[in-house]
Amino acid sequence: MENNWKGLASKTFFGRPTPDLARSLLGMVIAHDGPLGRCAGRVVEVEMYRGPDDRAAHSFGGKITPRTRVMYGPPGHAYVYFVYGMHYCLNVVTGPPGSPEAILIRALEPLQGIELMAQRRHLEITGSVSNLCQLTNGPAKLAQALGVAQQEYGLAFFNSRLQLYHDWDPLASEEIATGPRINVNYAGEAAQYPWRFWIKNHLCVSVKDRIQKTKT
DNA sequence: ATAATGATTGGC
DNA sequence: CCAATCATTATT
Repeated sequence: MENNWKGLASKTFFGRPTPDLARSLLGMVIAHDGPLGRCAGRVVEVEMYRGPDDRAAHSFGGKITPRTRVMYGPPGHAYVYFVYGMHYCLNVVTGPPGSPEAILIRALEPLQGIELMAQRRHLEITGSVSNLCQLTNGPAKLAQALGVAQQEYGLAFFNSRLQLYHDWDPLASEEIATGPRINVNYAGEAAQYPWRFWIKNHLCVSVKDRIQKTKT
């Protein structure tokens, strides 16, 4: 399989604290070698979910269930879950074993396997930037585009058909925006935590930064 | 065994 | 705005 990017992330890369890792993931590339070919995209938006104390996290309260089990294992593995009866979402497990934390990948910039992604998403390619972003500008959209589902549960990003690559140098903090997580309003106080991170002004972010309207 | 609910999306 | 659609989870 070809490798256009700077380097595969190492197992030890995933050992850093979750807030650091969440920011580090921005600008990196996720690739998946599925039966129909290879697809890849640049990470432009993530959210972190932090173990037993985070009301918004599936691991809140320290519950270990078949679904959340992988979050209690070592970092760098894929936590894939099914929601709303029809969608899959992809997370990177973080934190040491016993610390159930994860980072939800919320948006990618499509880079490789565009035709295959469009096929899986049932979209036409028109060539416009906004059309391209529609392939992967949402957590369930990117899972569908990459061909990631329950089969990918538990795969290691450093050692499997699902991979995370370094590409850009780490982003400067001025290039990263933060804000509250999306759709966690049931989580009380935790709903306010600024645990969503995205690349400022990037067109593929799922929920746009508020642009100040200039009056004419 | 049964019921509630959701880390979403797309269509009206 | 709201329906689609079902695995997971908690509860009986």
